[in-house]
Amino acid sequence: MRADPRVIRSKASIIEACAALIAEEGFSGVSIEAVANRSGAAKTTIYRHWPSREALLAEAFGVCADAALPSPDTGSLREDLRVILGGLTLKLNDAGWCSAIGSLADAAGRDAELERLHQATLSEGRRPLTAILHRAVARGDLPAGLDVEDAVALIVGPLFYRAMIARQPVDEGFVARAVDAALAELRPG
Amino acid sequence: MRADPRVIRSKASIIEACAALIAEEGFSGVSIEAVANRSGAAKTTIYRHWPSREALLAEAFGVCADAALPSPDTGSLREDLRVILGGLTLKLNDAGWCSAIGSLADAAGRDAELERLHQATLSEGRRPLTAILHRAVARGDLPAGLDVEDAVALIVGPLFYRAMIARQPVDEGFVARAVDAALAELRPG
DNA sequence: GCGGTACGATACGCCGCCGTAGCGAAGTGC
DNA sequence: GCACTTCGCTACGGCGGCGTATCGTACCGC
Repeated sequence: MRADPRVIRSKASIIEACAALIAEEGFSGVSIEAVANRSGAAKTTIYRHWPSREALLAEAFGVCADAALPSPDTGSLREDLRVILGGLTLKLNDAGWCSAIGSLADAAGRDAELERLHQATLSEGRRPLTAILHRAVARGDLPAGLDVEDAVALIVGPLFYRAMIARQPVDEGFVARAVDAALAELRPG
Repeated sequence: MRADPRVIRSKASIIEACAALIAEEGFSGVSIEAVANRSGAAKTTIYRHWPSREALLAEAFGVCADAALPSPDTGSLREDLRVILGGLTLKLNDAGWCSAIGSLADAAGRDAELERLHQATLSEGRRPLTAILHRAVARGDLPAGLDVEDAVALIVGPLFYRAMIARQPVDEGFVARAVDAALAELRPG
């Protein structure tokens, strides 16, 4: 029944349990004891694999706060935006994802190491959107002088605000409005 | 030297200390012990005035997370937006304010009582903006069918995202861009 | 100066979590 | 079947926070 030892069989269950706890209790609400109970692993085993609570949390964070978004390249800025914001909406409507990202954003203000992790996660998540904006500029769909970083904030800000600050569900109508708004505000005239 | 007893002289210092701790450590990082140490009051005294940690935090929260924004009525939508978002920017660039709001937003996902407090704070803060939007609609500056709640998210979302999610300072240029974007996206055509 | 009140100080038992140590069980390769 | 590794279990001392109980004290109005 037991899996093959000599191979580390506890790590996966520990990370899985830790990720679930981050999603439920938030980044700063996770204790090693709770991870041990939930995973079935002994506390000793956790300390064998990770030097500290922070190291474990950082590794588990990637599981429940996966920042990967679709990377469309349809040739149409509107369509690209629709796809990418649709992907973001799926994550924003996932309470666990919001809890993980939100609690890390909060904790990042008080810990330089967490701030690095948080920024890395965010910039990873921004990449597909900056890519389609750069392509749109290259195509002439958007003005040449566009500040892409500002544009990203203008585009995704409303969605993040709705889900993580106002804490309301993000429905399709709002996403459509956000796409329209993005196009209206980024295009000249 | 001491102030007049028979009058409660400890409450103010306790609330002040608690508010400072919320700003520094976040909503869920405040212990009664820490409040006692910081305020100079005895733990006993705190429990005499508040039945629970939550009650104290809720009361102190208002001090460091004051949601009041300017309520301009200049007759010009652009100018009203400029004033109100300028006021919001001041708060968003205050690390203590962001810590208080952000940590409560995070904690609200796991506690119904905190969710109520958070929503109350937010709707209080939204009021001046919804007011100017309604006035703009009445003037004909904005289309009659405007969904004001959605519009609020579209307008303030980018600023909240910048400050509390991306955790970058909100400069004047970005605010100006947000005002332009809001006008471009809300106006027909 | 006598009750009454607001308060500080100390101490209590309880709990959850920390990080570590020591042990035995189970399965591996050789 | 022996050496080795992974792992679970139990127990440890220490810490910080919880909420309460018991004092002593300073200051008020009367």
